[in-house]
Amino acid sequence: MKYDPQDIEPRWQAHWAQQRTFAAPNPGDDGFDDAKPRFYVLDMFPYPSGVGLHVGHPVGYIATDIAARYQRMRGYNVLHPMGFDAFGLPAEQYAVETGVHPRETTRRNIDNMVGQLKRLGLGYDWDRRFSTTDTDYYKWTQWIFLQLYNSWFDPWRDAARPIDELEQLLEAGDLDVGFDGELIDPGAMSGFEPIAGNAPGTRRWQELAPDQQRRLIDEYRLAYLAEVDVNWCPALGTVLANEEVTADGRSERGNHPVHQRPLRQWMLRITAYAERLIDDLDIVDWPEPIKLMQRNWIGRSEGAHVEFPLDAPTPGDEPDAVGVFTTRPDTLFGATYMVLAPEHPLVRVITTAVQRQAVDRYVRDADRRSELERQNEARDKTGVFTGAHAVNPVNDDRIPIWIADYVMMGYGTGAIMAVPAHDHRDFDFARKFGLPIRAVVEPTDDWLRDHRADLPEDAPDALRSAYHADAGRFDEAYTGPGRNVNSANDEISLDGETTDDAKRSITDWLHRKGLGEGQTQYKLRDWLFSRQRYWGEPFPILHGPDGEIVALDESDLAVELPEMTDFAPEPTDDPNAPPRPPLARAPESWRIVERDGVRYERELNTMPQWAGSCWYYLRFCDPHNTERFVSEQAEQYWMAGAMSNEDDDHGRTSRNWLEPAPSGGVDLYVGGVEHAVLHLLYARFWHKVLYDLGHVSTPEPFGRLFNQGYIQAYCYRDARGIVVPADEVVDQDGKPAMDVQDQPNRRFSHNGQPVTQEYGKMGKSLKNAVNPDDIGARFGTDTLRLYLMYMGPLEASKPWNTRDIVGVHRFLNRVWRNLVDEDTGDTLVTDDHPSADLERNVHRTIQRVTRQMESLGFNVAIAAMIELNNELVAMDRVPRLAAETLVRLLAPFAPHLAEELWQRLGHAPSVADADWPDYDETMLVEERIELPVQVNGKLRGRITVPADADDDAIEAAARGDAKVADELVGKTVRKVIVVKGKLINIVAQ
RNA sequence: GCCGGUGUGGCGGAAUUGGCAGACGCGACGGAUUCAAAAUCCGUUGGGGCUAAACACCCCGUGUGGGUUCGACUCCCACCACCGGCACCA
Repeated sequence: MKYDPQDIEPRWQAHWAQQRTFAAPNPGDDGFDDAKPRFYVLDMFPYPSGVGLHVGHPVGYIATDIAARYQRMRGYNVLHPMGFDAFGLPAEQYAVETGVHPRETTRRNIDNMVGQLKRLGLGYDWDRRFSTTDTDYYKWTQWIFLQLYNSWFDPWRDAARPIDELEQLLEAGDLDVGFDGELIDPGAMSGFEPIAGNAPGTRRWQELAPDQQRRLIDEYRLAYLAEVDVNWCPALGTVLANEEVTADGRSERGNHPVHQRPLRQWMLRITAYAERLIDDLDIVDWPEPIKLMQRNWIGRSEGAHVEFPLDAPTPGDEPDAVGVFTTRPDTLFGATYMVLAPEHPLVRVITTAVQRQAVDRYVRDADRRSELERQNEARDKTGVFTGAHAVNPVNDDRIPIWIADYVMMGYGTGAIMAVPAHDHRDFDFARKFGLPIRAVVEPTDDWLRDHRADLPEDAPDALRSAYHADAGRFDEAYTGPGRNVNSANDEISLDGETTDDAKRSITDWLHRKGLGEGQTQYKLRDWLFSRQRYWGEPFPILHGPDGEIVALDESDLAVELPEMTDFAPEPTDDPNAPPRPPLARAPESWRIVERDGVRYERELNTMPQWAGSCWYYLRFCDPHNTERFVSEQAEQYWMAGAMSNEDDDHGRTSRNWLEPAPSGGVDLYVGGVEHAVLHLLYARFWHKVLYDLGHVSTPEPFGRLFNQGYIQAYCYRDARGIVVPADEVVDQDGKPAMDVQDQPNRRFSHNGQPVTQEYGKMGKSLKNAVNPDDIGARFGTDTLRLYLMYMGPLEASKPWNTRDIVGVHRFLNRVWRNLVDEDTGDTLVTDDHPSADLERNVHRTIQRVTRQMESLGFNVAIAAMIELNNELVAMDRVPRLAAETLVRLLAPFAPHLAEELWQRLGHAPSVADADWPDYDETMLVEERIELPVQVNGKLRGRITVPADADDDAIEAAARGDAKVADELVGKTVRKVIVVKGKLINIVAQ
């Protein structure tokens, strides 16, 4: 009776399925135990691709499975579900090529993938499985869209509210409307000083025409239609995400030209949440690098808005000042020119007749190049003078206004004040066009010396006066902090102030003078939410004959995708023709909705793939609910986290990933880093809206996040640089390359042709994917699981080495042979009491493994189990304590083998329900311990002393050691350091 | 360019967070078992020196160079290499 995973594994998988071992009851369900603590552990659910999984994919799934099984054994109610994010391009592309409906492809791929996941022995609650493409699911995705559409963001409360309440506030006069459409709280008007150039004043809601009222309301919705610049690919007939456009402005698929064009698209007002999305990163327990990536992506900058009056009058309603945002208001006295983005609306207003031709040409050129192109071009500065001037409000200097494409319309006001002395970009530009460079911040002496260019002086004072006279003689801009100089007018002087103080002083002054005010800017843009695709969620929106937008009622949901056979996007050669999404060809019975005799057309775009993944973690709490997207009870139960107000973990060096999340939300969310700023940001945004509207109970969706590393693998290229299949490569002895990769002096070949070895992420494109089913067939799934966890730390990327698998396979074999007689099949267990040494080791192993579980240090936990098992090898019969402990420790990692042994040890299934073993602290102490002895920090000997020996006794024992005594001959002992239980160090001269 | 991460034997990695560097596994070498092989079991395995050999002993060693400390893979400073993110964001 040898260890035979091919027999054991399918049997226990069938057992778990029949017994519904991993089904998690909700509060109120049969079998629900309210006394237990709860834990929600979740994987980033996959897109069900046609090629199936390779061994890199399930690393995270196996890790969460181990965590979930461990938590169950520790007595938690564990929610551990799996589903599929199945809308998206690949199924649609496949449909275009083959005519097979995406629904069919998706169903097939999901079935295939579920089979693979089950063969990995993953203990999911499969009763909760769904796909984002299920009508029952996307009905609620549409419902959440309606929540967004029917809400506005109240800046005073810093939260979303129902849109009706905005109308009520305006109706009641609690809010007025500014001339730019901004909302104004009349109660807060006192002390308001209008910024120069803006027409002050407000209008009452009642003064607006009904049409104006409707448009105003629409402008405040969290989901809104707007004309935005998109990447439009005429040949493919669709907009593309930035990620789908290559650096040279062509489509990744098909290499067709792509250009920017304005299109009316659905947008989501994620920018309203910029501040909360940054601030609340402080309450979640995520890896710092991921938090940082989100912070950088959202891009908060503190600074000031400053108005620069134009020096010549402008016609009609046109503004007579240029507003800029700056993070360095302290350098305002050094602003020697201004730059507008080429698209800035003021350009056509202020350009003088003399400059018009040059400006027009520049604007046209800039327009033709996509934003992407502009960003990727060499940083050589270009620009044109408009002929117009503005006035620097602090010193009344008349400064020229240029246009240049290094200023982006999409950030701030699309215009900047240029301070060439203290900004690299402005410095380059000023140098190139001969604009003045005025120093207003004092650099350090070192900086002056390092950047003096060809100045002969080297005395600090001489350099300093040269810098004050003309900062352009130095070789770059000084962008660091320092004390201000040259910064005074009749009313205010910043001279001598530090950068931080100067920022505050000048901002106060600007505010008092009505010239500007402190401002916070974000890089984050609103989220473009329309796609010209078939395989996505339809919008619950109708368009009326006069262009009015009608949102459907909840009772109209779901808006199902119409049956179609042709999913191809419509190519168009006319860059100005409006795109016709595939749904434009849907049957009229779907497309047209008649209400009260009026013909409405459905919105023909669909939602982007991210929509479904923005809330799936909520649906898992209550996946079959037909009344709500999730019941309040289920949501409050599973998403509660620890919700403690306990102190943060300052000073804690290693975290416990398996405690309920302090902020609430999913307790442990595991996935790759690639979603750091996309899915993870979008989902947080949706969650916060649902939170504001009272639909969920926690401010954050994912309390704890863990990023697992990638599996890498060698790949091979032939002489032409073409990748060849890695499993066909052999070395000079004809051995498969995969078995000898790291042995020195190997030469590899493919079909007799020499190939070179490289290293990269495992996947289809490098032809180095390893199928988990193949490894399972050779070694068993338990071995594969164990190997993937044993390779190294979970968060690290690490190389796949087929050769190494035998190590853990031998371990499992040895466990089997230690406990089962291979001839008779009897268990080799004795009820005799274990030796004191073995007993202590059992307890020590429990301690080591348990500690490693908390830090997800599975590789080290496995090493501890191997050590314990190695001790059992020499025994004829293993004491029951050791056997049962080992089996239970192993259960989360190699669940099939553990189930089999647990049963053979005389227990009823399932070991998944067994208790995690406890260890006894008192069992861990040894009577005598060995201590290393150092002399002057170098190891010179070892002593064995009673564990409770005091410092003097230890020192005496150390001096008694022959080698130590030798070392000390002729030396005077200066100091003796005894570290309890660790070592003793004697300092002598 | 800016930001972040990682550097430990032939390979994957460990080190109770400032206390015996290299746990555990792979590979390699030697041996046992076997007609033989596979499988299994036992032993050795960071580099160098000394030694006929073993034991013992000595020196060096965690990317590089400095520093703090009785003591540094761990802390500080400077640098190098690789990986990742952002990239004219004012």
